[in-house]
Amino acid sequence: MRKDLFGALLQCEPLFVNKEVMRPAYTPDFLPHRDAQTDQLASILVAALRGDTPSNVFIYGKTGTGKTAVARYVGKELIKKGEDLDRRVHFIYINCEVIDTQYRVLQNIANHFVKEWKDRVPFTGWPTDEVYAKLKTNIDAEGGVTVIILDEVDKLKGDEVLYNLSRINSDLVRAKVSIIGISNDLKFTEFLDPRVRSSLGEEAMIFPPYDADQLKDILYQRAEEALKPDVVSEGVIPLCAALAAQEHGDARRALDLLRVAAELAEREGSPGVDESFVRMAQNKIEIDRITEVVRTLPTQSKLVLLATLLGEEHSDGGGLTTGEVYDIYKDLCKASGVDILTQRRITDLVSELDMLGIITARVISKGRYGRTREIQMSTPIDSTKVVLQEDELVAGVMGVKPRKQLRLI
DNA sequence: AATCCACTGGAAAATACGGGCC
DNA sequence: GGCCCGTATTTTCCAGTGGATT
Repeated sequence: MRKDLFGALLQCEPLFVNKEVMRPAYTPDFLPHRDAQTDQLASILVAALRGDTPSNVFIYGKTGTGKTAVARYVGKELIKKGEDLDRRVHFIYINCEVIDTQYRVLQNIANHFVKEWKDRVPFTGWPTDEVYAKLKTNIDAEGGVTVIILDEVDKLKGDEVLYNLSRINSDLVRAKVSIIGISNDLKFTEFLDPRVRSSLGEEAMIFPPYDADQLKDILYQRAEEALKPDVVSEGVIPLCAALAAQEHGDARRALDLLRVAAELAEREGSPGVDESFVRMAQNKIEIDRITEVVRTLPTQSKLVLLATLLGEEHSDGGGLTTGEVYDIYKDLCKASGVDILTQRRITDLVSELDMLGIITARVISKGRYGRTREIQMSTPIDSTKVVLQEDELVAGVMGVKPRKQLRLI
């Protein structure tokens, strides 16, 4: 019987002062290398402080380029200034990945202005147009200018909300609304209704990825706030920055690396973070990602993945062709009693897995012997296997040996 | 230069799924 | 429970395709 389970763990010297600072949700007060974007957005939104309607803005940029941080920061400052000047300025942030239906978006905005519980719009039960009407009366009763940020707009199901929100101003008497859409998909607007596109895209901003030096600055700044002084060795931050810069300059990625590295160091009771922990962190993040992706894969895709995995294990290196994977897949299906999908469909599943980065599939031509894809695992076989094992059905056929096909090559 | 393999990937048709309604 | 309708997935069909081989 261990008496002091947590005691020993608490004895370890913590490396963090404030872990929150390293989390993706944190909005810092200072955004290095984003002055231009901050200024631009602010210059669009000042209109709100003068009581005018600011233009709607569309913000593009890859993940981890500071879109959300800049928008939230400018919003925070806007409210602050609004209070100083005694102007009614509201700022609503909605992440459309979490709140992804028309009803819930409207409900959220409507409830932002409600103080009493009894006046709130319920989660369900109201017709959507009634929520919209309620939203309008609420906003109008409050007056002033409301800035609504829709983060990850591309995740929104259907574009009705966007259409409704973009023309809400014409239905309002006292209040004004402006919308900021944030997306990491540059082609997102192409699929939108032209009317929505033109009204939403009055102003467009593009956030370029950070380069390694800029990432370094960001990391130094955050590390200073989040970690105890002098716990990070010299090369650690440049290494994190360099690794993240390879992955299209994603700041979130860089911060994750540093945070996980520090967490690992802390857990091991190490007095500081050195480069080996960064390597470990990179490994851990990669495995966590694969685990997450593989776990949520549909059964058929798991079988295709397993087929590739087994094929690779039993072949003498080199890539497998689509035909070979399909043969193994068919055996697996028979062994587990799952319907066999057509080869055409498997082609698509293979490209899906390729997109997710679990396998690599490239089209090659074997000349006379046809054109096919060369399929390879791009993840460590063992850890992938462990995750696949979690699925009972898949685990059942794990031991199936791929029949050696008589193929003359 | 012509052939021809073993697929790819587009398109249409068929089927399955889900939610609203009576 | 049954019906309808719109959407999503899967199958069927088929016209390419790159390049080693002839």
